Amino acid sequence: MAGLAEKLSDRQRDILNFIIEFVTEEKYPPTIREIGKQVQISSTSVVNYNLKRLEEEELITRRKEKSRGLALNWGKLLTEGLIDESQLPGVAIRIPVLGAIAAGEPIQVIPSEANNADDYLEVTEAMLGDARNTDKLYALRVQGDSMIDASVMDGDVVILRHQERAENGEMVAAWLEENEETTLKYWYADGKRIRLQPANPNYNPILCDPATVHVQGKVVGVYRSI
Amino acid sequence: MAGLAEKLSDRQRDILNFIIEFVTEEKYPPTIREIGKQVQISSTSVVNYNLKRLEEEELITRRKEKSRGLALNWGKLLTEGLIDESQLPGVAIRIPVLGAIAAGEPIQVIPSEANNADDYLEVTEAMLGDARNTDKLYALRVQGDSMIDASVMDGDVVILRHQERAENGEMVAAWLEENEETTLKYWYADGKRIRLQPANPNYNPILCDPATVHVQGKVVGVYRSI
DNA sequence: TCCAAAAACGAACAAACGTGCTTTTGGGGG
DNA sequence: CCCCCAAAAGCACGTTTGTTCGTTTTTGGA
Repeated sequence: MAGLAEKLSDRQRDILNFIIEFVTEEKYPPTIREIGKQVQISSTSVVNYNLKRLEEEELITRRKEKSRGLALNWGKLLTEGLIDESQLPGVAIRIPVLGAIAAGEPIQVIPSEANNADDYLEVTEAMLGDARNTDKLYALRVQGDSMIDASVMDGDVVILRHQERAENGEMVAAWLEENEETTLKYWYADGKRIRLQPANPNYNPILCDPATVHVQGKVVGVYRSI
Repeated sequence: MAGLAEKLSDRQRDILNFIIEFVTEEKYPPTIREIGKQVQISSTSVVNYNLKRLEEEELITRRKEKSRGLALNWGKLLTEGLIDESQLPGVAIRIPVLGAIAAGEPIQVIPSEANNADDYLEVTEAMLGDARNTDKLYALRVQGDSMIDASVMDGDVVILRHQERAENGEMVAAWLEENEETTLKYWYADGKRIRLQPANPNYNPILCDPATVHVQGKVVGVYRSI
């Protein structure tokens, strides 16, 4: 394999980049003339000529006599190193909204039984710093203002990754037996006690017995739709 | 609200379904004649007529005199129950992150010059209840804890739709001349004064002269990545 | 330097495509 | 019954857009 990137002329690379940009921006492919205008080619036939080359390299697909009848071959563009992952059209991840999270109630749902949820939150991979283990992700709608200390409001949706243990510094959703409430706090194991630190520094941390704190999951993100 | 689904004629529903199917399949929108052929409409003007209706309902967007210049408003299709989540394309929309929003500084960037942003926030159309005017969307990173009264923290990303006037009850990002700061508040025009109401009821509203308040945009969403 | 292939060019053509105009159809209300 | 009007239909016009062709320029190797 001769490295396709070097085989392309500057113009062909320009054309390719413009098509990529145009498609991600406008949601449909450009016309020959729109390409020509951007890449400083006065003649439509020259654009057509280079598109034919790109088609021979199977970087694009064309449909005869159809306006805007061209499509990018994202897979090959990626394997040939002509684009990187960040340029790929973002893929949506569907996170099941398993229920609500309220002050006075534990989270009752079991994430592993997340099959027949009727409510989903669609996010993108880019929104999750770490796109692994997406099958362990679930979301909960916040009810009430009891988590205002974490700047989480009534109606917010919290995205969680299911796990039962937490590392120091992770933000977790935890059920506190003593207070009989679910809370969102930063987790610190200070010696024999667990320190739960609110995100808002104006509030005081809670110290409690590890046996009475039940981690429901790690908080990955919070979304508020206005 | 009269339930938009009933307001549509059978033909309009057919057209809509075909566009959805076509876009999902071909990755670009159909032409008027391609629609007509499928929906058994001999006249292009009838298709055009119904497309105009669909545009009035803000279910689609059209670009004048551009071939295949139509786009679906997935967000509204979803909220109106015309499609379900499974039909949503796994495609993300990219919102340019134009800069930061901090207490002591006005927002300096002009959304219309949002071309060469190097930072993007990828979201899904489902996250925006109303996916119109996606080109007017932009995002800002929050610096500092000055907006804690709106439960917006340092590091949060605020998604905005550019507009210079606000309706009562809308949450806006506004520059206050008197205080020399940008703030996120609910907008109420009470007589001759503007009342800016914090989202957190524990804080007090601000009353100010309309001439000294500059709306930067309507807040559409807030995302916090942990 | 010369030559042939590749690339670029300009113009013209034809198909595709959006738009506007006029006419017809089909109820619903006065 | 007539009138009104949304909806549909057919058609034609002008623009957009893809294609083709003859020619010129550039490129690279003999």
